[in-house]
Amino acid sequence: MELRQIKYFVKAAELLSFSEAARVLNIAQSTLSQQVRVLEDELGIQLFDRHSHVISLTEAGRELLPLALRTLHEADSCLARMQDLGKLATGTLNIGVTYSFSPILTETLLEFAKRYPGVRLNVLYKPMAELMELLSARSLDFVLAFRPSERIEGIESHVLFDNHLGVIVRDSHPLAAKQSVGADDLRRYNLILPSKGLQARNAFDRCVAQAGLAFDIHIELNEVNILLELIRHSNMITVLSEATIYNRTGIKAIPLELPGSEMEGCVHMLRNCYRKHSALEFIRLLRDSDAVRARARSWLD
Amino acid sequence: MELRQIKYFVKAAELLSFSEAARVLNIAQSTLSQQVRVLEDELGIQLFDRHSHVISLTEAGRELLPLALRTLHEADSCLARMQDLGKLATGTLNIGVTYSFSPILTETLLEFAKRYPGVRLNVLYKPMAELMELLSARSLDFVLAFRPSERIEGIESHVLFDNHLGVIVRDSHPLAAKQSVGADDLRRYNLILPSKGLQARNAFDRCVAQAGLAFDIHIELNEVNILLELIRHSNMITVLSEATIYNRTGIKAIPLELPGSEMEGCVHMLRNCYRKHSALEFIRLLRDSDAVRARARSWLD
DNA sequence: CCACATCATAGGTGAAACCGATTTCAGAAA
DNA sequence: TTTCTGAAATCGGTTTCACCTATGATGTGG
Repeated sequence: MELRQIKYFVKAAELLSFSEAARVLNIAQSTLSQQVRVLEDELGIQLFDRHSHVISLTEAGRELLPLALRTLHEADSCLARMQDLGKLATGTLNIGVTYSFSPILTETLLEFAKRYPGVRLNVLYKPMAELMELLSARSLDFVLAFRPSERIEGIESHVLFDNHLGVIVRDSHPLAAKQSVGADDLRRYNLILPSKGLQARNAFDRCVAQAGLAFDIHIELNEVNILLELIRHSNMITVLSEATIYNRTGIKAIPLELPGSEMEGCVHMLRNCYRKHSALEFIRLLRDSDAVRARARSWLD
Repeated sequence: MELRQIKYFVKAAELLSFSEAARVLNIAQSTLSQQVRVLEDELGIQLFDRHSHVISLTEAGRELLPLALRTLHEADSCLARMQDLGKLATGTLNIGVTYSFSPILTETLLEFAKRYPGVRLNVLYKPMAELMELLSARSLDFVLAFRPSERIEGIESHVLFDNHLGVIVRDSHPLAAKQSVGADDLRRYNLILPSKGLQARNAFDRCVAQAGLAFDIHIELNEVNILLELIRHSNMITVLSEATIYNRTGIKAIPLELPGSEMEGCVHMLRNCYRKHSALEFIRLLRDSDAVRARARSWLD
């Protein structure tokens, strides 16, 4: 029993004519006749009464018609759902984001939600390492994070934009007017840093170690928003990627004069793995967003 | 999209292995691989992530699986229902009966209902002419009635048993002891007859006319049960087919001495038309019933 | 009675479902 | 690193069968 045969049967049953049904279905009348016969043989029961001129449904045929229709509708809904998925009319998109990437994301998040209201968005804020675990376990479609210091097996990363570490201060801060900040400037103010393991902290530690320096850290905080609130209302300073304070008011980022402070904003995806249309479309939107466009490298097409 | 492909997909999705699924389905692994690919192409969306070693469902695949299962179940229910129909586990049987045939039927009716509780019985008591109309319109599966005087186009009749007209009287009636009744005896008692058009009346009128006789009819009644009640409680007499009073108490039928009083109890069916299994089975039971067996002619196998 | 429409049948053709063998690939073992 | 292994993809060849055209059978309307 195949859907094709069911389709043929239904059309013939509706029109009560093999010839007419064959015309509508764009097949030869003989083919329809045959296929109905095959179906009847398989079901072990006659579906049509044949009189040389007229056909009519047997009891079995009358019983089958609504059931056959239901079957076709079920099959149709399979097709429709799959096509919708392709057109982003439905589905779920699981996105992992590091805290520092968050402000870059929000703009695109809103835009995507507006354009594709059928797609459910599931955004997870976590430290990079955890996100990579989840990505490997296929719980996430992609991760937005800066490139980690060491490659992770099975994951491919595409650079969205270049960024660098910056010293974050409030607008009224003495350092706010400077073009760049050196290591000595940092020592003059209370330095409050993101917790160890967070990406900006990793990068900062790395380039400090590289330069053979050492800093005495008074406060560590694993929540960037709160950290920035502290910065905004005090003369304390911190070091984050410049992108992290995108769109924030009352604070500014000043380039840090240390080698190795470059960071690459990346999309991380599982290698050799099917990419959802919605995922690719989201990344396309992200790449075209104001936050990213200025320094985007094009790898996506 | 065909049910076969959906079956393949479902099995592969359940086992998460093309090789294993192919084994279970008794097809080659390459075939499964191909057919899944064909399905994906048609749906325009990938269903599996392929890594050389492992496959896993894409989002689309996960979405499709339950829908695909529903489709297969619908198809299954088509098959099951059709097979049940063949085995008389379900369906409807529409039977037309004339009033005079009714007592012959009841026994079989109960037996059939007991044996095939899944089959709905729809029994219609009507005059023969109306029943034949309904049969031609395919509203009835078969009609139980005596053979009509003239053949009806498109309907074939099979004799179940032979019968004859009888004079019906109550047990205590003066005629009750006689072996047969002639025309003169009829004149001596109040004759109450079924209405014109009913089969026994037709037969009676025919053989009376044939014999060149004439009767003065005092009462006509179109309801046999009420007619028989009158007979049972009075000295009135009537003429019906002998079979009509089968299983009735308090009255008896005495053969009528008139030529042409033979009647043939028949099953009437539409020619060149699919016969329901349930219909054939019902007729088989009827033929084997006590009421019919004694004088059955075998035409059914 | 004949033209016509309908369904069934027969024979031939091409697409595609299928198979076995081979290749490719990633991960495990050495 | 190389080798081995198991699973999926790919490749030709075969067979099946869905399909078509042509024809036959049959009942219908003019």
